[in-house]
Amino acid sequence: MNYRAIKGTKDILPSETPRWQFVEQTIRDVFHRFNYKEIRTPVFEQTSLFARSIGELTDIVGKEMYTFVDRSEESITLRPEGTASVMRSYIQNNLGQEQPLAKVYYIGPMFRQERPQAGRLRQFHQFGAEATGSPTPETDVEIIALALEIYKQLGITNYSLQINSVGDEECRPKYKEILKTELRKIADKLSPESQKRIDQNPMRVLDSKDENDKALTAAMPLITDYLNEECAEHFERVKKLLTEYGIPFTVNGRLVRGLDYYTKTAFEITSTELGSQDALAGGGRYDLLIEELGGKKTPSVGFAAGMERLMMILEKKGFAAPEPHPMIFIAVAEDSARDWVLKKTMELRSLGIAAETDLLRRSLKAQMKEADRQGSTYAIVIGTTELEKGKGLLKHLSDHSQREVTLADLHQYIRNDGTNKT
RNA sequence: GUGGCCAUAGUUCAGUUGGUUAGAACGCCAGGUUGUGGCCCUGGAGGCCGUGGGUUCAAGUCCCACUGGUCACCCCA
Repeated sequence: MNYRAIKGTKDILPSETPRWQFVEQTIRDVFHRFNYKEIRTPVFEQTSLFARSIGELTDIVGKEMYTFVDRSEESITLRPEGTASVMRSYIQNNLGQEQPLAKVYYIGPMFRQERPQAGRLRQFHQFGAEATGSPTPETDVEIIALALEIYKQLGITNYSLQINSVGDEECRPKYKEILKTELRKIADKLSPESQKRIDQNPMRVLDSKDENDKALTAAMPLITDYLNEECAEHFERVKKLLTEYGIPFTVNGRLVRGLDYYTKTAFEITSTELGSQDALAGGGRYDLLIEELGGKKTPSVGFAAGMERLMMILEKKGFAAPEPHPMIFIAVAEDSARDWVLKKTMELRSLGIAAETDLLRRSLKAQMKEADRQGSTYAIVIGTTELEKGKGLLKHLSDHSQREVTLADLHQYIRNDGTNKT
């Protein structure tokens, strides 16, 4: 039996982890700058948490969740997204009681059983933020700016921002009825998928990629034309602030997110650098979700972004992350010096110096080659001569220079000299 | 769930109209006067040619199925 990683899952190998770590660190730095604090929730929850928040009729809940019954007969689901868990935690831990506005972020694996393809895995990673407790449009814009700042910090510029307002519990139902009426008139001409959605989720029909559907619905009324005063004002303010911040965007009145909980602002960041799965991030406001989950009605905004898609772009750009390297490689010239070298290596490591030595009992030549391959800054060869004299030649591998050093003080010669970066 | 493409060393790929012991490059290992890396030279290890059937005197090569990968639909991050 040759074991393989489960379909749609991937190992992130040692050659790739430096890039992941660098990107994760950049993401955290930006979140911290915006004063968002990390929250870590379990990767699985009661199935109904997701069903209720994301929506029973969505594809995610309907056909993509990893759901199983555990040994105590409880239905468990591996989280397909982050917001539901965070909101559950917000309610459970009364985070709203500690401060009026809770700003949190998360980063971690999510699970959806879809057919894998470029930019889509079954276990993938998302980072995201939620600002809970604020109804203001300035909070929406902070969330959008936050997401964009991360891409900016990573040197990603080739993206576009689309925004929409999907209305609230007052104006959206009214609009939906109007839209349904219009759609029914041409129902028989629409694609089968769209026909199904007319009653369940008519707004999704307008977001269909089917060219024929697009043409047929081109003149349909848009939600943005039916917003009530509050939603319209909110939307105007969001657009005004984005403009003032110098953030380019386009309004897409057909943008509907695949999760049911959004109200008012919805947005999506896409990139042409990606394959057909071109969404880098998406999010919006969800003022009704917390109440829906049994908490006190609390307005909230957030976004989620895909790590793998971000990594795809960086890889394409030839982005190189700094990799850790040994500071010094201590080579063993003769077996008689081996124990001293091993002990010295450990000693240097305790002093905070990245030190490496030979564990394979290889030839000196092979050890030097290894030191070079590891990108070690220094190398020193230790044999009986060196141990007798208490001195050795410390070699700088990139400029070939050597200097005689006292072995007892080895750490002092390398501590503040050179660098362990590439 | 549906469809297209692909499947040969660790990796990227060659393998002629089916025809002897399946190749290259890179990587890996070992040497190049016995204590010093990168470049160069020499040598070496490493493939039931994804699996199972079939056609044929003969299959890596042709046919079928399966498995896996990949891309797209769908959906989304």
